Amino acid sequence: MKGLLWGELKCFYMVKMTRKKIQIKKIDNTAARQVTFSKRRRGLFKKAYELSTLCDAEIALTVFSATGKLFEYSNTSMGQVIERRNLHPKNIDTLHQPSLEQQLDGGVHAMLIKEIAEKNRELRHMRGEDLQGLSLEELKKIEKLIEGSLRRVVEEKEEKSTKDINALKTKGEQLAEENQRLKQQVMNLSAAQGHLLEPGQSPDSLVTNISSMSSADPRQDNDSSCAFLTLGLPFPD
Amino acid sequence: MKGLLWGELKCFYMVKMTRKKIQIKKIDNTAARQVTFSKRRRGLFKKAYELSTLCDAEIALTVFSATGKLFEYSNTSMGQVIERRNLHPKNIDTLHQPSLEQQLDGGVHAMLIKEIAEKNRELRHMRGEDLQGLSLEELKKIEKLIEGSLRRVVEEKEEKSTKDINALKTKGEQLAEENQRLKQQVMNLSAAQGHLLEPGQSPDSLVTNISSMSSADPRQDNDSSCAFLTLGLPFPD
DNA sequence: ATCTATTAATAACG
DNA sequence: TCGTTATTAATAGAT
Repeated sequence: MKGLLWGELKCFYMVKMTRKKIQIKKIDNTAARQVTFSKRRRGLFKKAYELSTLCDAEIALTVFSATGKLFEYSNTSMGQVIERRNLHPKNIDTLHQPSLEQQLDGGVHAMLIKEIAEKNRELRHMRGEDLQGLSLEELKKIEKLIEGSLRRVVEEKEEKSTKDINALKTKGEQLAEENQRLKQQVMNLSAAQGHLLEPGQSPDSLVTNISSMSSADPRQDNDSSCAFLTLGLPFPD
Repeated sequence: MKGLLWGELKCFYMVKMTRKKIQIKKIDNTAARQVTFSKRRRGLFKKAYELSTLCDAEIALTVFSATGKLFEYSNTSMGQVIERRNLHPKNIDTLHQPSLEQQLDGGVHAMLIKEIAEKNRELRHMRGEDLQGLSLEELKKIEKLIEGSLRRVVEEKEEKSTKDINALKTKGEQLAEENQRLKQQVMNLSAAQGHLLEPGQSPDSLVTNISSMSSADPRQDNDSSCAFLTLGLPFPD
């Protein structure tokens, strides 16, 4: 008898019919499938993180969405886990042998070349080229894609523009301040040494080169934007 | 009002205090850690399976226990997923280590891979992705490019749309004309043979099947099938 | 995105 | 490892 606390007694009443159990089968509805993918992917990554933390395991998890987007998680390093996996007795023959075969066949080359061709085709479409053979539906799809691109680029541009302007303003203010200070110094020194400024020469020209040293540019973080980095891991309780 | 069914009302009563929430921290007790590892590993693999099945995703999951035991899951093939992962933009420039492959035919490989990386970069920009590091000028340039793309695609779309519609109209007119001619033929034949139409029966019902036999249209391209479907007309044989 | 009823996972124990 | 069950966590369906 460890102790007691308040638990629950279940009774029945009428409620709206909503959520229910699902079959583990490919989801037909595309939108629903994408929503589920997002939700479950997060769940899976969280579980992976928890397992690695709780049990001190080394985990590598790679997920390609149906649309080809890559998401990955590893508590250590992807490359490290893959390396370790390749060295494992279980895989040392299975994985390396196909790799050798592929080299001899030129299989890898073929794959790379195919990939390049594919990228080129996609790129031409995104540039609005080679559209002749496409159906109306395909054209509409591409239009939507490009509209999305344009929206994102414009958004980013506006943001960057604001940031640049603000940075320049800040810098300008700093320079103005410093100029004031330096002018004061020059005046003080001139006065102390009994020197007079030449007619037509302002103190500004004396400090112009010095002031440009005080650049305080906040270096931007060059985020590699790996999917798993943006998931908000680790998960605090 | 979607529907109603019996749900649960939660009330309270006294129960033994047992199970509780845990912190995500390395489990100290070795035995407990191993038990948890087993259970959660199963759970994780199940989740991975469900995600891959429900959402048509390609997944590779590699787990090393603290004791060095290897467990893995992939809905396709481990090697395939790793290969695909290495070709991905996020990893192609960073992780591809000079392994056996590159030593044998390094030059060509490296070139192809570099080319793919370049294409990917361009493609991402055209999709409005990975814009973080770009300058304002670069962003403006990309915006102009995409605007051009969009203009061309919309142009092509409008053109195609007009063409499709005209083709359908023409088709429809031809069919209507032919129907008229055939109706006339039927009436003539009926009159010549002394037959009378039943009351309430229009000539159309008599010619519906016949009309499809005499379609003498040599230009049976892909567009024409479209026309029949859309107009709800019978297919020519 | 946010909300919740329901289902699923699992911690603690035997 | 397997079974049980109270509890917590994940998530399907809806908004």
